[in-house]
Amino acid sequence: MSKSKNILLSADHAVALADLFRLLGDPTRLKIVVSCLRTPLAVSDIADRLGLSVSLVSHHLRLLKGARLVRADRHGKQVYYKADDLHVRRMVEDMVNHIAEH
Amino acid sequence: MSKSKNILLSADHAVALADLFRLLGDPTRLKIVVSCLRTPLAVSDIADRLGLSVSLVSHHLRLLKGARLVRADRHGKQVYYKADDLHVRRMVEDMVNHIAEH
DNA sequence: TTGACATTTGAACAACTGTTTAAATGTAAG
DNA sequence: CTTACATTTAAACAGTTGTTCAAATGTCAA
Repeated sequence: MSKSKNILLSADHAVALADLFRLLGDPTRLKIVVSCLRTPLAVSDIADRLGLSVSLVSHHLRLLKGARLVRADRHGKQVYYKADDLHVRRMVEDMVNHIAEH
Repeated sequence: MSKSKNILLSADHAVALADLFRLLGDPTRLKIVVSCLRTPLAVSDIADRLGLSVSLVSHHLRLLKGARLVRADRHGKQVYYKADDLHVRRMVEDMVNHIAEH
């Protein structure tokens, strides 16, 4: 399934994939995704950890949720966000580790 | 080396990684990278295949080269570009395959 | 209901980005 | 040196994007 001789990228796929990349292409948004990669975190927790305004974090989370990169779960007043599925988690982790290895 | 309990992303790493993602986050640029993923291609060949102007392709290639995502090799009048290293190739192929699997 | 806390939303603005057009540079052959 | 072809570069423009601030919505407890 990953041994095709020629990688072809239809126009739709190119746009869809680029959308994913573009969302992870902002440092703030990338940090937000990474921060809730393993553990679900409330919006204000993410904001505190990263030193960002709650509003800004919420704005970014909306975009990430729209692309199904993160998932929201409400518990009382707080909304917990976490990386949507195993695949997203592995993909981002792989890239982070790659950068870390220099 | 990839089993750390907590994924931490320093500010520098976040920016560096986001730079990579952002470059792949444009559909045109992504198609350019994919088109020379396996076989080195001349600028005008890429432009022809993708139906883009040579100038536009050259602009994007400059950015991609700056981030070491592609490498340039001159043969006479033509400059051949290809994905820089195995890692870039695998990373993009993985993502492309992921999208293809829906 | 009121009040306090958490999150979302909208408008506005500066900064950035992809694309086009035209001109310049590089390269090899006649 | 010219000529022709391939690529690069620069300036300029429209469209997009990240951020801030203020207001609105949602949620629960008293």
